[in-house]
Amino acid sequence: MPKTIYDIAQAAGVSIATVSRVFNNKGQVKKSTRDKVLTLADEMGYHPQVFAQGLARKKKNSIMMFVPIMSNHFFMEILGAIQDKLSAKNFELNIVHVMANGDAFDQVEYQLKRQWADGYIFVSLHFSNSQWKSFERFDVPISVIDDSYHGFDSVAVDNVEGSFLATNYFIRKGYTRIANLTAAPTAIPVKERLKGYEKALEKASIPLDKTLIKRGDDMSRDGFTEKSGYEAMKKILDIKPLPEACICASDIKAIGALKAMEEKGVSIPLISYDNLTIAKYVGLSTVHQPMYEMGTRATESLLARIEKPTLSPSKTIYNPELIIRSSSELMSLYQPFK
Amino acid sequence: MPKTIYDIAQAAGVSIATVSRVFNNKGQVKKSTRDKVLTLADEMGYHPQVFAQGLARKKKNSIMMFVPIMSNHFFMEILGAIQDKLSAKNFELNIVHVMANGDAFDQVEYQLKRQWADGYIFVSLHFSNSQWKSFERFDVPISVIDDSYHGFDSVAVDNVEGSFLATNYFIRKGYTRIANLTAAPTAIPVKERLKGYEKALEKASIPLDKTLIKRGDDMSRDGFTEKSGYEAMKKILDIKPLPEACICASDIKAIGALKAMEEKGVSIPLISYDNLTIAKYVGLSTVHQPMYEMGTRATESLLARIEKPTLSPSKTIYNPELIIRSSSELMSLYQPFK
DNA sequence: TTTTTTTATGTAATCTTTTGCTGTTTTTGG
DNA sequence: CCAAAAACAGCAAAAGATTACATAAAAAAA
Repeated sequence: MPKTIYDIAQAAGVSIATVSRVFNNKGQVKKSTRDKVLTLADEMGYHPQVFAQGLARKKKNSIMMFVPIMSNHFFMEILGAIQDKLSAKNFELNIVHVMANGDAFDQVEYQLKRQWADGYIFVSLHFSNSQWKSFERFDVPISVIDDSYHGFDSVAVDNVEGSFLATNYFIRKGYTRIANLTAAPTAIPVKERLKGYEKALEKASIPLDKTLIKRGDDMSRDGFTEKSGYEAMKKILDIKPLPEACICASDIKAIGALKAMEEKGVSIPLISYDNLTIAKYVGLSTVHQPMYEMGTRATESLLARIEKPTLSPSKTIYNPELIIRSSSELMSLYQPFK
Repeated sequence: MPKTIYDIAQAAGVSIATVSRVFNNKGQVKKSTRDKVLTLADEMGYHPQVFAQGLARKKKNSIMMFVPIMSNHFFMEILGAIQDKLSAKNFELNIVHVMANGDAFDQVEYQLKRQWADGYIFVSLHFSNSQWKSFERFDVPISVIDDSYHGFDSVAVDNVEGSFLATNYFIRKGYTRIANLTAAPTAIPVKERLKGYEKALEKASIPLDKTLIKRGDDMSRDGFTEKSGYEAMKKILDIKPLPEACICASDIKAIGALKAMEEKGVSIPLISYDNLTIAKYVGLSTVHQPMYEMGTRATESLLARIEKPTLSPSKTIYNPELIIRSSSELMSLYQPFK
């Protein structure tokens, strides 16, 4: 039998308005009354119900986050950042796992309609321009991470640049035959990373050799799997003569790729992407994305917009950072912890 | 200007009761009326508001999860499991990060008072018996993971057994001087794992040598850090003669321990605990806990109790599994992917 | 002491839905 | 064709808060 504001009001011999004022620190309440209400509430275990408050105030103090994948480190970092910011501001976080089956658009739209939250964060969700546009009609604060749309606040990392950095690192070492172990060509980050690779080659006047670009057959998770990395690297190792170096679309794929190299007893310098925790332990040279910062920034702009909805949308682009460990160096395998 | 049930009712020329019935598939509504309402609602972008529904129905279709640490794999797996089960049943998930600063008890109690959810899942949160008991007064469905209390449904893994398995593995190899790299002695899982170690020694009639039990100085996160693993292993390597083998309280700590061994150029067989993703890549022998299953089970029993609050509390204990990779074998370091 | 101002509290409308009850239609069966 | 049953839809009372407005009491100013 949960207590309501009426129970407390009755017990304290005051009206519900007074009880409400006490809990909201609003208006004037005599100290003695206030104390009585608070004591009673504590004894009876009362606190205003969120759902009733949400309805009456038209404000829920809750934000909702959409993510397509929960089991990766990229998401974890962002989640941590969002949580940290949110709990400092006394907001609750609702996580919705957008399932691969079923239309992502529909799932998101459904939640927006229901008005669960005061604001929404989209993580790694990619929509067409017209789809993004249609979210505008809900007229609700939205921040997007890892994609962008001019109508909403967005935070992303420059994928072209990241891949450019990696490729360029090899070019400066004098390599010209640089393989590219890539993923699903339909995925936006994949396209961008491919572009960075091409750009670096072009800048160095190295002709693009499409036979050096390989992907695995496993296309689950847009090809971001260990298995597909393994498959792709096998194809790369069949190229004759062997490429001098290789850039790779993700750390996870790189793990598979390393395995393939080990099996063949060959090793070519490799740089991957993401800088997951594993990367450090395996000694993977990789492109780091400031995920925690991205999460923080996205949450900040969301909260700011909740306060002041007229702010004009901001677009933040972070620069990736190349982290050199052992995997990019010659004969470097099997030296973890460097 | 979000639409309400009144707008739709007016537009369709019916009462709000009818609109409500349409959306709830409850009571009788003529097909033509139903279609009209649905079409109009779709056009006008209407859907019942969760907060108003929650209030009217006294049911929120939402569960809340409390976690002390978000950035580890243990949590991730469980989160994934909970999400999968929940979205199948159309429940929303709310995650509350219980902060280390401030009293965990207070933070949880606060949320329970506010009645955010229909049910609550506690992950890796340890309370005294009287504290657990005091949660009972909210009379709300609760499932606890990684701890247990007789009043609530609980799912845990047998920590004593896990540590016993690991220790026993070494004993059967003929080792008698087995070191124990442990963590904060106040933490419950740590105590239990210590007990399993002692139990295995006792069973084999090996006298307990307390000088073989070491912990690091870094006690953040209850000592479950790479740093504290590194520190503790340094102490172990100072023991003369060197222990023959070592069991370790977590994979994370083991990573630090491996580093310490590498620095000294020594290697003793090691088994750790958790089976995080990294374990596989680094070749760590470790004790696996079926986290996904635990998450699933906890969610199932929670949902069952929401349906039928009178069910008597269940306590599920999973058995851990020893996974042997290379780190437990002699001269085994630096052979990843095995 | 009277008037004015400030403080303290209550009344009642509001937020958006759900749902029990009631009354009217429509359908069914004899 | 009529009575009984079933289908359909509306009214109004919840659900548990917040808050604008009004008013009574207390404090300050005159």
